[in-house]
Amino acid sequence: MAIASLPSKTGQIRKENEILILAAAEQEFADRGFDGAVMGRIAKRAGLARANIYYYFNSREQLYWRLLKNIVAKWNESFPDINREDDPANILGAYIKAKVKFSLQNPAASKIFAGEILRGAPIIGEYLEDLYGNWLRGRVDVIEAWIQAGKMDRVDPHHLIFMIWSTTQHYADFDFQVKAALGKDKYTKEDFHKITSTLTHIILKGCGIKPLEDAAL
Amino acid sequence: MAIASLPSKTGQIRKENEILILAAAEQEFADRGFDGAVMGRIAKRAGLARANIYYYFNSREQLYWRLLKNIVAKWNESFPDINREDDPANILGAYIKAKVKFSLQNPAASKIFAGEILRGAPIIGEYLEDLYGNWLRGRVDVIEAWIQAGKMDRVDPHHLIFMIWSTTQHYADFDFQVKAALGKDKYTKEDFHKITSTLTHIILKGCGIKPLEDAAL
DNA sequence: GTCTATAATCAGATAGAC
DNA sequence: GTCTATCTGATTATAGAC
Repeated sequence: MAIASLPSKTGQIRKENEILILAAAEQEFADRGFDGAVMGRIAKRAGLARANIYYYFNSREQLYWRLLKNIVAKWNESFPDINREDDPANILGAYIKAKVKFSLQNPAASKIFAGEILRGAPIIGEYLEDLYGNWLRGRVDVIEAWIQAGKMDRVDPHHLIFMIWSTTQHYADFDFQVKAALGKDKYTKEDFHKITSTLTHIILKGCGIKPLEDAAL
Repeated sequence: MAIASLPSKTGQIRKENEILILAAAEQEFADRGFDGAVMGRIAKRAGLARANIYYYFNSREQLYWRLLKNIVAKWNESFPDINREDDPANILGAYIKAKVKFSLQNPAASKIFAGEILRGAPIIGEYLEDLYGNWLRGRVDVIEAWIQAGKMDRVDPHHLIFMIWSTTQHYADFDFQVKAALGKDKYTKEDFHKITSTLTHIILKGCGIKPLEDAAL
């Protein structure tokens, strides 16, 4: 093998193997949950020896924790900030679309997060409360301002947000059930559009928000 | 101890202990998932010796399976049949209300089911496909008939049903997150009404269904 | 029906040679 | 950086006395 093809920078192997391991772990934790996931399968999926995983991560829990933080970070960067001058149809439509897209493109991430919350967030609990407290308060305030300004019906902002979360994440977390019901084994581009348009129609109209022209979608 | 106070009928002890064990197991499986649940804690919660659990159930998996079947049965009996002559507002409103009620009253059951689906339904898979196939087809047909009759907007029936499932079950499955966001440690009667009325408002209006008078709710 | 061993297995984590 | 061998602890399930 030519020297030129070898990783040249220090820590290159480390970086590459961490990525392999994280990808393998993401699948394993999504498929089995924290308690069902075993290091042996993670190693196998990553193509490394089991003991070697411990050269990169101190423990199974540390590996899980790293994944959870990555997921939350990825989530945050996917969903931009909003403010009260923005148009509700615009903002909520874009948010629904981004969430559906995230679910269909990152089902494993969504499942890991769902499993963690389902068990009462034993690992990520505090971290989340700090992080989401502000985020949520900001959005609730904007929605309340929209209501005050007569831009939409008087619906409880928290429950509206929960509705968007639950309906969009459902397509990742419960994809087994959804796919069984639809009689398909994976989502298509058409499914994405159908899901997005149905959710957007019902939620926006249900909140008394006038939709934008089709061009804006 | 007086003889009269002892269980008189054969199998009485068995019946009582099975109930104790199932209740304990329901909590344990809801809190920890199938892989995280351990027989030791189930026994402790039930107030029995660990080995004694095996006198009543052959294995952890059998116990889990019994619970899942109970949950599905309970679910079915909670939600009555519908047909195309019925009024959409009436039927969907009642269904949403019943689902929210079920979630708030039986969070453990909902969580066990959610955990099973999240993992790809490894245990209950086939059983479900048989059971839900017909159920779902029936509802989809009715909703399509309502659309044909001009009683509601042309929204995809499958996605409408998923929306009702996801939004209502969210309050059980992700109660940790919801309660943290709302700043409370349990749901009140007021929460129940707020949730039900918000979901009903958005979903019915979003589908272009005229609500009934308040008296009917 | 209950409960104290105990067998058998499995998986996390580490030691230490290469 | 990699990998074999090993230690340790936990847990399922059973045997068999009471």
